[in-house]
Amino acid sequence: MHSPDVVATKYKEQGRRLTPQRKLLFNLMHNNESHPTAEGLFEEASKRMPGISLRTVYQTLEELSEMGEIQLMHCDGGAVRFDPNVDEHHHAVCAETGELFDVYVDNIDSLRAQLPAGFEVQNVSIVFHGRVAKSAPRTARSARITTKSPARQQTVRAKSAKRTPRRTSRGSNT
Amino acid sequence: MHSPDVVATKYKEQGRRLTPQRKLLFNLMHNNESHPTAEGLFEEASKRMPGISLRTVYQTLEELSEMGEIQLMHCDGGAVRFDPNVDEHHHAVCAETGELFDVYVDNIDSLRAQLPAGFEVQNVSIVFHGRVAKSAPRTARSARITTKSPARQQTVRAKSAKRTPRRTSRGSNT
DNA sequence: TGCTTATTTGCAAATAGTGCGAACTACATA
DNA sequence: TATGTAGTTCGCACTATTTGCAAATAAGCA
Repeated sequence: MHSPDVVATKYKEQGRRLTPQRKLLFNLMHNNESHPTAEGLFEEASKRMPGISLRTVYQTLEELSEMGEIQLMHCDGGAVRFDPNVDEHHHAVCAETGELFDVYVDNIDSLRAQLPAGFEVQNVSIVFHGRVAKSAPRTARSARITTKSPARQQTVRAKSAKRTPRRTSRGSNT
Repeated sequence: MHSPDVVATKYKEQGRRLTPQRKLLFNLMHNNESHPTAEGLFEEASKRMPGISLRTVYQTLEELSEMGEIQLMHCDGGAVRFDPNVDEHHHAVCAETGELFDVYVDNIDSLRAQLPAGFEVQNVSIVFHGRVAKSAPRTARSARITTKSPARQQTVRAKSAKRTPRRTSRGSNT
């Protein structure tokens, strides 16, 4: 997602108006790496602007998405999560905390997949399910540490999938 | 998913009862490659057993899932889809029809991903978004045809992701 | 056949979003 | 600065998907 100023300019160019609600939401989403849900963003926004409507949050997120400024993520069947990172990237989900991380994958092109005849791939989305170890077990293995994006990250050769552990209930708030 | 008979035996072993509803659902799910939703399965079931409850369908699907006989798929944010194929596999979604296909990927282990420090991958799920070409353009490219699973399939080196096209509305029925 | 208790069902309720219209306001213009 | 208007916000109703609950029903054993 571009900076709030740039997004504001794009809005004006499209004949849209700059409201305090929109400005706030631009700021809250910019560089936001938490992959918030609409509800979550609404709560954040409400702190700074009591009275802002959840409806407006949904609306603005939809606009930003249409403008290509943010991406939608349907990850675990819960609420949609929004991501201001629109680079080609993928995700890792911590099964314990539900946290969602951006993951860059180098060589998707090398995947060998037996696709249905005539299937034209437009894009691929990869989700790594797992968990964040309390104390990063820095045993040699194949895990090369590579400080690249946001935080310290390690390049690993992904383990093959085992079996999806069921998520039974959904989180709730109130 | 095991055969209806085997599943029935597992049910008995667990002290569960064999009801006509369950038997019907075992049969409808076995070898079902359509990745039905609960609602869809309910409609199919209703044809053979008018009066069966949607609640029972949900319940039985949950049981089967807990027993590891079927898998859940949260794909596009719509209703959950159920898959009796519990092998390690992935999916391809046709953006036009919404159809969902099983996809086997050979070399997931070779992916180079920059995961967050300390992230332990438990499994990886890959979804190929695209569409089924009307007339399979069998141009040479890298697409090697490999008749392997269900239908004729081609092994391709997946194209890298472009940008996720937004799905605006949901399908509806009634 | 009768009993016990697992199941099925129907209905209410929770969650996640969307459609709609009335009230409000950004902002171009006079 | 005052004013008009069309874009926005917001509340509410409503849809879709799924789950909780309790009464009615029915497997399957004795």
